[in-house]
Amino acid sequence: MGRADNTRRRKREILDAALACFHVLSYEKTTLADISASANASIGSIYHLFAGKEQLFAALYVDAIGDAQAYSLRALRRAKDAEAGVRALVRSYLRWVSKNRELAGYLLTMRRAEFMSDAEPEIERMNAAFRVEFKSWLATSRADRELPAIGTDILLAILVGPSEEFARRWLRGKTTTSLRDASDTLGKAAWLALSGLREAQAAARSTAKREARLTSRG
Amino acid sequence: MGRADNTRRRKREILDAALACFHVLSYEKTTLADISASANASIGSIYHLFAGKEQLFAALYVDAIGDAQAYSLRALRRAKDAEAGVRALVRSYLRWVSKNRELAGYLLTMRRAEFMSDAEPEIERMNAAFRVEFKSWLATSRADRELPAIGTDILLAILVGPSEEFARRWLRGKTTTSLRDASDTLGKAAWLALSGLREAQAAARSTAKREARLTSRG
Amino acid sequence: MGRADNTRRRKREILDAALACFHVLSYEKTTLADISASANASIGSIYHLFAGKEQLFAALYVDAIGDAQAYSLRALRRAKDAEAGVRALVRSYLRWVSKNRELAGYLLTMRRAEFMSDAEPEIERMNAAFRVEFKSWLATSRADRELPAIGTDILLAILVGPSEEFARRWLRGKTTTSLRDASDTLGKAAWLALSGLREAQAAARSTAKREARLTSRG
Amino acid sequence: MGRADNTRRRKREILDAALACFHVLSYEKTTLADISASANASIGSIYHLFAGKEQLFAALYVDAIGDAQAYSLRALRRAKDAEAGVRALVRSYLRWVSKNRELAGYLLTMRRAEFMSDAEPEIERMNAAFRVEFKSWLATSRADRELPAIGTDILLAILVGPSEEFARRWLRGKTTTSLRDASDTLGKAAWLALSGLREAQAAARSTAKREARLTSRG
DNA sequence: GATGAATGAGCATTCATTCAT
DNA sequence: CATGAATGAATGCTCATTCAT
Repeated sequence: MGRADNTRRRKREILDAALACFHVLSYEKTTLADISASANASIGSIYHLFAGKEQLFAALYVDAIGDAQAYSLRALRRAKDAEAGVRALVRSYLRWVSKNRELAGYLLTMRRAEFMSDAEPEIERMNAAFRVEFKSWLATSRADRELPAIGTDILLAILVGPSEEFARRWLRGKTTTSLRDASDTLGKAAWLALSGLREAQAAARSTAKREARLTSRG
Repeated sequence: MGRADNTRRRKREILDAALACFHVLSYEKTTLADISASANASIGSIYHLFAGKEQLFAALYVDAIGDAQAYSLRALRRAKDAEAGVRALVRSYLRWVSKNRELAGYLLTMRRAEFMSDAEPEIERMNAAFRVEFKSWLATSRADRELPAIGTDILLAILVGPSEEFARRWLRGKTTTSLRDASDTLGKAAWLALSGLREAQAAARSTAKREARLTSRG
Repeated sequence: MGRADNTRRRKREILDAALACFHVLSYEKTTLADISASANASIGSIYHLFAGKEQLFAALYVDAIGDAQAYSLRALRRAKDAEAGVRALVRSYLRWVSKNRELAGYLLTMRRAEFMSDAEPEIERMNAAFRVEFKSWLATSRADRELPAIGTDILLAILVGPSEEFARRWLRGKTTTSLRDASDTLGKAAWLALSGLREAQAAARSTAKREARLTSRG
Repeated sequence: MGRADNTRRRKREILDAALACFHVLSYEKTTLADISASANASIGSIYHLFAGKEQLFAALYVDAIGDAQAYSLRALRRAKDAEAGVRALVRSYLRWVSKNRELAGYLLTMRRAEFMSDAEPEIERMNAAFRVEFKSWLATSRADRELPAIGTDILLAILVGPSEEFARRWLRGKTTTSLRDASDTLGKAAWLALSGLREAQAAARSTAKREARLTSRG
């Protein structure tokens, strides 16, 4: 009810229309007239709710990120250990992609386009919040003990890199493997990579200790 | 000689100028006037050498892909077994990125932008050629026996997904790990994932055989 | 009381806000939203009280003219002879300008802007009324006998032209002479011009008569 | 011949078209499409030669001022004494107005419209140059000795104020006196005002001297 | 009466592309 | 071949005005 809800609904409709237009036309070729027609909202109305074309698409981007993150976090929280968490992240990401094809395509194509600098702070905030939740899960599930000691940048690359790459191809219809199978394999692969790295670190550590002992003896 | 070389040099200058403009302005905000000024070439002469703005940027894309692929293949050919090959691919990709920052940024940002449809056949041809070389290496080095039986789509996702993801962040200055360390870790990780998948498949196969034997006996 | 006064007050507030906006933004760049914000009145309520943007600014113009005229007439009525009247007009105009800078600037800038055609009849009526008052003063004070026989257009040009020119510069801060000194000098100058013209006419007339006599004699 | 002349001619045509449009439509209601149509030049072409609508009209303003000043200076230089100079200025201004009605109307309406701030330096330079020429004439013709010691702001107000005021009315068809008669009368009036002021100053000075003598004696 | 969200015609401006020189 | 002035369609955006609440 009320003004605010109306506004929110209106914004949603416009964002949805913008996404649909993007899907067929790409960002540059989408005109405000296209969106206006597709959203059944006058151009003026769009400008009433968004500051301009760039800001409208930035809002869509922020929205998409938020949705994908929330989806992943829900899956992650149900996982009881590191392996389950890693697999849950991969699986939930690909499931979200399959449920939100257009949005996923948008996210993968527009990765921080130049003009999103206005929204950059907002995006950073969301990523920071995600990382906080992620680390909190690591701590409570004791998963951190099962993962290698590597930078978050590397960790994330191993976790999401393959899924994104696969999603990109899948969205373009350039895959032969089913999303389900890919989900299993990529989940397994990510876990193999991370657990393997951890074991290698452990082995290196014990070797170092033994050598240290030998050295101190000698 | 003469004429043709001149043309080639001119094209290079224009492509370089376009890349430089793209780096600061992004595709949409780069105008032909910008490129013209930056390349010290009149607008007319740009049209002499390229069919239009889109085609110019498509040519730049094709160029970039070719360069990156050639770089990777050179590294791959020196590898004697699967593990060396996997690591070489990861390492050479990241090395190419660090040597060609602007080009790498362009490639990662423009991944088949809508307007590249004209160049799509050319790109497909290059990818096909790359795959042929890759498979030829697999066969001659007998590496295929050490890799799991999975679709090329999955294989590539595991091989290049993490590197690309890391490269993207690195180019934006959002990484803490050095490119060298990342190169090692991501190479190791890719190998762990792939060799692990293969072992799992082997284990599954022998289990299946044993069960089959038991079943046939009983 | 009540309703009507409220309306009048509201109108005043809006006109004042419009003037303030004009002062900083100029007519074209002032939007109704600006006025609405500055007057603490909703856009709808502005449309309740004025027919539109042009009419609002026309009303402001009419208002300003009326105020300036009334101010001048009050000064004029106290003058006992032609010289006093001329000086009073000049002095009172410049005094009004200094007391109503923004309004004066508006009047001098918008001198019958194209869109004021709606208000033209009203303005003509006011000017006619002013002329009636002026002539009535001329008659009762016998000032007409001390002024030259020239068209009202010329008379007014000599009377107000210099003051307006000076006011324009003064409002732009491009004067060195003080308004007070300018007021004295310009008043004196106007009187010198008008009385001089009258004397010249008188001289010409008597010369003409003498010549006529000589001619008729001859 | 050549490029430059072509450009100059083109600019002239566009400025003329802009003036014609302004005359019928006023500044705000003139669109670039109007000018484009009226000048037989494409919109792009206009933007090639002028930075934008505001700059185009500012250029027209600068042009008009230059033309009017040159016209006045030519007349002034032929004058042999102060009175001739004063009359020449008034007469030449009104003659210029009658020969350049549209341009004169533009000048009188747009007096430093808000957006001309870009051209302000140029305008100041022209005015300064005019004043230099004016003073040089004053000195060589010894006219300065016949004029009162008053600020330039006042002097100019008396000189041009009435003519401008009359021109304004004349251009609107609101005058009864002919431009020729007005020219004579206003020239005479300006001279009467200025010479009268000078005499008054001389009288005041000699009175002051006499009093000073009497005081020093007493 | 008051409000301000919605409207959409209208406009300045941009820029890829062409073509006369 | 090279040039860059000319083109004009295309588009983001503004803002006076309306009208449902």
